[in-house]
Amino acid sequence: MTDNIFKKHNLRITDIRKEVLDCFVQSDIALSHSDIELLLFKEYDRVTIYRTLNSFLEKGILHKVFDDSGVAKFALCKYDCNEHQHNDNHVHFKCEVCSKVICFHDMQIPHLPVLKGFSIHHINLLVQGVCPECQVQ
Amino acid sequence: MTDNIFKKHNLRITDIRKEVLDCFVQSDIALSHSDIELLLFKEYDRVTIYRTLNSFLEKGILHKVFDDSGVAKFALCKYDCNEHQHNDNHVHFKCEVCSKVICFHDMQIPHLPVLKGFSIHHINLLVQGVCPECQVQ
DNA sequence: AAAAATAGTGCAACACTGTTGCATATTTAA
DNA sequence: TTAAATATGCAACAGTGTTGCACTATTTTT
Ligand SMILES: [Zn+2]
Ligand SMILES: [Zn+2]
Ligand SMILES: [Zn+2]
Ligand SMILES: [Zn+2]
Repeated sequence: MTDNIFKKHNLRITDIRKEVLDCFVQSDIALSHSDIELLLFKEYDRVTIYRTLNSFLEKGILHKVFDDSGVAKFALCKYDCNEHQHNDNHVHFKCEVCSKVICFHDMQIPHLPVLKGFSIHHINLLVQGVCPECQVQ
Repeated sequence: MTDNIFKKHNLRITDIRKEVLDCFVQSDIALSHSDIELLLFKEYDRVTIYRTLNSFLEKGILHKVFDDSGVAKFALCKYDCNEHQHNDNHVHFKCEVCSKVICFHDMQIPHLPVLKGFSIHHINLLVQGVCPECQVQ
């Protein structure tokens, strides 16, 4: 039950939150606001969906993924993120055929040479290519 | 003179094109449409600026950089890109303080483990942190 | 159990990014 | 210098995302 997740993160349990979280739990790809809008059973105000996504983001339930489209997508945080810290330094993949974006939660981002004068806080790696389902045999 | 660049890429030499290209030549950071709008001397229609950026993109004069803001930024292509192929597989850095985005043209993107079933065409790597100018001493 | 405090939702409005269609203007080549 | 090709400006639009405010629902306090 997703209710525990809300309790853990100090969010009130509401219909839209349950529905939106279910979308992510049942999806293996990152979802945008408009994806969510299509997936929901009940109709909710656009703004409410945005606010739901933002509160999930803030609390560490979701993380944000940017692909080359400029539209924000979201995916579940796998490793205990919270409102103080996110730990989502994994690789993302975008299929150029079906446009699906997926998390490679377990693929480490390789080390980079140290940059003189720059401090590094976060690395974002997006791989673009063709996913197994879209491969031409 | 930037005119040769236009001739090389089969673009007519116009005022806006010269001005926009100058912005990039004189800038060491990636620029967005609205950055450009502020930098231009003459006033041009927003749409014309978009079209200028898109034609430069298409011809391989500029490449597109996406940071976590979702707004497209552009930067000069360094290694002879053209309308058939871009070769801009380098690392980008975004400073979390000043928000400037810069190209690390010569930093190679490290190799990733091969992914079963996925084919990789392009890798996009954005490093976020603090640039030398924004470091607190 | 009722009242007060807190948090969430819906609506209207807005700002910004980016695109398209079409008429007009400018370049370039003949 | 004219015709063809290309570029620009304007109007309109679609999509993404935010804010303010009134209203509603949920918790907490009394
Ligand atoms: Zn996270
Ligand atoms: Zn992810
Ligand atoms: Zn390029
Ligand atoms: Zn670059």
